[in-house]
Amino acid sequence: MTTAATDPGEACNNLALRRAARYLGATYDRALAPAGLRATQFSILQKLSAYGEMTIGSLADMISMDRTTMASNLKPLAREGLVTVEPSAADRRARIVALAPDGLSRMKTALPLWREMQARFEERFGQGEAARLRACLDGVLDTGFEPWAE
Amino acid sequence: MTTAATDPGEACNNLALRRAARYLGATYDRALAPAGLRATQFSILQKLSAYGEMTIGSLADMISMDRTTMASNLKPLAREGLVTVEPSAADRRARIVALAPDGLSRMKTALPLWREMQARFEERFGQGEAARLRACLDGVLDTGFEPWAE
DNA sequence: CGCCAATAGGAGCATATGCTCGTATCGTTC
DNA sequence: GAACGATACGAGCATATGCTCCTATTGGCG
Repeated sequence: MTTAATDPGEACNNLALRRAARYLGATYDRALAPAGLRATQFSILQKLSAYGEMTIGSLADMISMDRTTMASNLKPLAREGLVTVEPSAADRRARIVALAPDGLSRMKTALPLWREMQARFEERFGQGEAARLRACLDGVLDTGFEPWAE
Repeated sequence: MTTAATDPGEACNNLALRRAARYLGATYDRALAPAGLRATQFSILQKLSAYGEMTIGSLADMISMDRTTMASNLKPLAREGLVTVEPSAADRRARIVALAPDGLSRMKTALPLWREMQARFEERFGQGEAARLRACLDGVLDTGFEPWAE
């Protein structure tokens, strides 16, 4: 036998989360691949579509991503003409991210793929279970550790 | 008001998972920083400590990580002398990863930090809730999508 | 024995993630 | 209006993640 029964690392909350995130991330990536989008890219376009243009920082906060990470994630999208990143007229420090026409149509192409992936996941995992899991995960963000502070 | 109430993206299982993983990952990283380890690096050393030496692929499977990702994650650890990566005598295709003495002591340094982080998380999130969350996340891995297959 | 599918991995690429440090700007305060 | 702290970023760095294509090796099969 292995020493699995005595492995305390099995109880690591972070490892459990990362494993599941890698797994589901790859699954969603694959589901969205026909539209030429990664799951994260879809999230970005979807948020821009739902909330309209905003600064890089606001967009980053919206999906709990670091500002600098969002900035580099926007580069491939801007290169493909799916989003525009323009200096703000009102505040010249800020750069405003907006969904370009191609980005909107790309998002609309990906939307049914996303919906089908959601449905497939919830079919296997349980619709109520999935909703509870999402609520639970949102609760993790409210534990108040604020790892980004100082 | 925003259009938040009509944002279907709020129900994205993958986004919920990634957000929480980024958040908790940063929190665990910070907790382990005094030991000079990232959370993922700690997981690797911990698994090697619990299960002994193994191939790169086996180690990758153990934490649901891609083989090539594990290979590159091992490089900084090998550079610091925390692990050794040596060709297998039995199978010259395989490379065996083993915990070096420095790696064991580093892991033992990080262990109380990890335990304290676990305790702090479970204090705020709820011990039973955390256990249920981990079980739920393990369940995600059993949905059978196998995103790595062709 | 020779061939071949399967296995284990490396190289190179692209994106993802987030840090530190530095820059530009803004708003307030004296 | 000059100084200063806060805000919004960018650049450069390092690690994380995983893909495709490639090589080396193994084990089985005719």
